[in-house]
Formats: sequence, structure tokens, C-alpha cells
Amino acid sequence: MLNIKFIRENSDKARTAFRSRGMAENLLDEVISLDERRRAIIVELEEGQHLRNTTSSQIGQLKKEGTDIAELSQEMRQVGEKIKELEKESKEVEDNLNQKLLLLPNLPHPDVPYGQTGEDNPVVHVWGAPTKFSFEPKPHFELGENFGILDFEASAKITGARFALYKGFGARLERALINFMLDLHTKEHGYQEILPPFMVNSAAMTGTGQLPKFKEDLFKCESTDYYLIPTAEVPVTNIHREEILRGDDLPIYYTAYTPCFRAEAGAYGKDTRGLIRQHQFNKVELVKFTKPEDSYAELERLLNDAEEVLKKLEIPYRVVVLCTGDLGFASAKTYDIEAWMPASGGYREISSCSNFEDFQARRAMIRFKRTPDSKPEFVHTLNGSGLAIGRTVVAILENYQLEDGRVAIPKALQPYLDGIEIICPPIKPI
RNA sequence: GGAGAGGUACCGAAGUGGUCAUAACGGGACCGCCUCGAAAGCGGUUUGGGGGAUAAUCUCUCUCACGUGGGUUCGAAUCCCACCCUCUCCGCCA
Repeated sequence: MLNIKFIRENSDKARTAFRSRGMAENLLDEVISLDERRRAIIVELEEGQHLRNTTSSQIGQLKKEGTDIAELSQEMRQVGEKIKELEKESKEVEDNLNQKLLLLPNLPHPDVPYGQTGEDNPVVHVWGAPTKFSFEPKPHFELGENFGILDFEASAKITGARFALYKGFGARLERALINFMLDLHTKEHGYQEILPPFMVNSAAMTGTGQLPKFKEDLFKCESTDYYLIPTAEVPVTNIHREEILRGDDLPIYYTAYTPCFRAEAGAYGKDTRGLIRQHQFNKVELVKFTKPEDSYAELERLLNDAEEVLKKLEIPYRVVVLCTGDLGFASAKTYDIEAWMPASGGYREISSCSNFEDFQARRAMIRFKRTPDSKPEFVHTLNGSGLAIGRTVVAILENYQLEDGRVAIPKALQPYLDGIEIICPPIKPI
């Protein structure tokens, strides 16, 4: 959520920022006029409340002295009616304003390059080079089915399209990756491990920005207020919702493995085969709470922490910075890490690292005090994938495949798989 | 699922229609005194949101908030209704 005071005083900046995102500005105008109206009502309302408070205590006094208060009561009854009306009106305007404010996206950081689509995202750096093959590399879903470690027929029968069933070594590989990533982030990068609920209520979804605008991307559990999480960002960021943290405790680093559930509305026909785009996938997430002045340095470190996973797994990748038009709703600045995927012959997003500044903190009321008697300020929140597990499986299978049909296992992962160095089709269940 | 208890500040907790909710009392935290230093002791400070005034992030002032939302009343933490959450016991259960 944006700061209404900031909008009031810097409407030009907000306008320019929204244009760069390709947003309509009429919402901004509505917000500004609602804010004016709201403040006018408040002045009138508070005058009435003041009158009621002072007179009511007088009435108490007079009654004790035995004076007749009938007339005064009658007058106050009218003031009461007026207050009730103004309260109703003020609530309506406030709700309306709030609802609109929740629909306004974050302002991009000034560093963020202007652009309209993902095509315009500049490459920041490249690590490694696209894997070279002396043969035609196979797509991961073909390899997975040949090995008997992925069964999309079974998952389609059990649930439907865009679900995966891992078998034997496949299930084990997924689990090994989760452990490998959690160990790396907790033991080497200083994150605390969290295992949160996989369902959250609507207040949590509003706090991080999925609601109210992106309802159609979520799965909701019927006849409850609970949603399946689309990312661990939601439960983990909401750990500190409506809290005032101690400045000395910042920054806070959390990492969490969770499955992620996404409706993928509007993705019909895209990535229909394989693990790339699923309604349910696993992810290890990194979340940070920082002081405002530290958040951009922390974003760089977060990006490094996520990159480290791919370096250790020796998977080639590049980092891009999202342009204004491609930037997510809540984010002020985002880096995407894209891993090299040989079968499709391109780089593919495997992590997204964002600084939300105080956008989420303001929605979720996550604040901190620098010292015990300073004013509360909003924290900055950040998060990034470290990494998406399913897509990492894709990257390993495709990048590590050999001409004879076998697939090597990255060295860093071998300790998590009883030292297995290479797998051969068809593999026996373990 | 059944029965009961409870939600008030950083924590515990009092307050059951008006006389201070910056909320009694206790604890914690912070500052000061004492001390070579500390502990103890003594004194003090400690909620947050939204308006208005102002050049002002200083200050002054008003207002809201006792789980949430309604209702009754001149006046509600207190009375009434609905909902949410927590705890205890019983049942069921991984």
C-alpha cells in the first residue's frame, strides 16, 4: 500500500511512476479526491464528538446535583444522531479509499529501467555458458518418463492437468534439493528455518498484496476464509504482521520450504508439458525484514544467496533486472535469476528476488522502533526464491544429460543422495 | 463435535453505566541517583492510529481504539445481539 500522505504531496511522481508501469491513472485521481473528502468529514465529525464528550460529562455532574437534564438530553440526542450519520459517511469514504489504495501498485525504484515487457529486461550478468552437447538434448519430461521418475499420466488421473507425480529416485531428488537448499541458507547464509502453515487467511493474503487484486490466481478452500499459499512469502512475511519489532533485532532472515499452489489463470496453452508450470510446486523461499536504509544492500545479498545455489549445482544462469512494465504489483525492484534450459534452448526464470520497500509493511503493519522510545517506522520487506525446486530438477536433468542416455548428479548434491554420481534408465525404485 | 473459562498497555492483571484509558496494582524495559564497578535501594520515563494549528520530523490541540462488528443510552470496557480467536476438560483422531 502506498502512503496516502506521499500521494497527496507528490501526485506528479506517483503519476509518472504509474505511467511507466503501463497503468491507468484514473484510480489515482479517485484516491486523491476521496482523501480530501475524508479529511473534511473528519473535521466535522470530531467537532461533534468533542461537544458530546464535554456535554455528557456536564450532564453527569448536573444529574448528581439534582438539576433537570431533560432539555439538554434532548439536544444531545440530536448531536448523537448527527455523529452517527457522519460516522457512517466517514466509514464509507474510508472503506472506499482503502479499497482503492489496495489496488494501487508500488512505485518502481528510480534505478529500475523503463520498459514495457519481459523482452526489455536488461541482463545484469551471466554465470557460466550454455551447456554444449554433441547430440540433441532431450526435454526433462521425456528423460523423467524414460527413467520412470516422473509420471504425468498418474497425476492427471489423480488430480488433473498441471500436476506432477514423482516416483522413486525422482521423489528422492526433489527431497534432496529441498534439504540441500535449506542447509545452505541456514548454515552458510544465516537464515532461520521456518515451516509455516500452507493455508492462510485473507488478512495475510492482503498483507503481502495477493488480495484483493489477484484473487483469480489463488485456490480458496470452500466455505472457509482459507487460501492455499501461492508462495511461502505469504505466511512467512505475515509472521510479524501487526507487530512492532526492535531495531536491534533487524535484519531478520527467514527461509522456508513450502509447496506453492497457483491457479495459473491466463496461462492456458503455455508450458503445457512437464514441470515448468504447475498448479502445485515446491519452493525454498528467502524472506528478509530490514531497516529502510539497508534494504537495497540486502537485496544484493539476497540475490547472491539465491545465485549461490546454482553455482554450487554448477548450472549456467543469468540475472536480469525487471523493467518497469514487467515489475510485479508489490515490488519496487526485482531481479530474476534465469537458469539455462538446454531443451528449450533458452534461459528460464528459476528465482525472483524483490525489494518491496514499505509496501507490504504498510499493508501488514510491520514496524520497528530504532530505540525503545523512538517512533515506530515501517520495515522494508524482501523475498526471493532460493530456489524453485521443480525447475531446478528440470535444469539438472537437461543440463546433466549424457549422450548414452544417463544423467549425472551435481557434486554438491551427491551427499544428499548416498553419493550417487550418475543415474541410468530405467532406474529401480529405491 | 460437546461443556466451561477468557480476550484491557511490552507481560500479568484490576476496573461491571459518568469522578482521569498516557488504564489501579505487580513485573519487565529504559534514564538518573547511589557505587571503584555491579546488585540491592531510591526517583523518574514507558500504547498506538487519524485529524487540525504551525515554516517545522519541535510544540500545542482534538479525536478514535478495552478481540471484531452492530444495538441500547445524554454518556458503554461495563448492558444487549452476532461473529472471531485463545485456553481447560470430554469425545474423536495422524
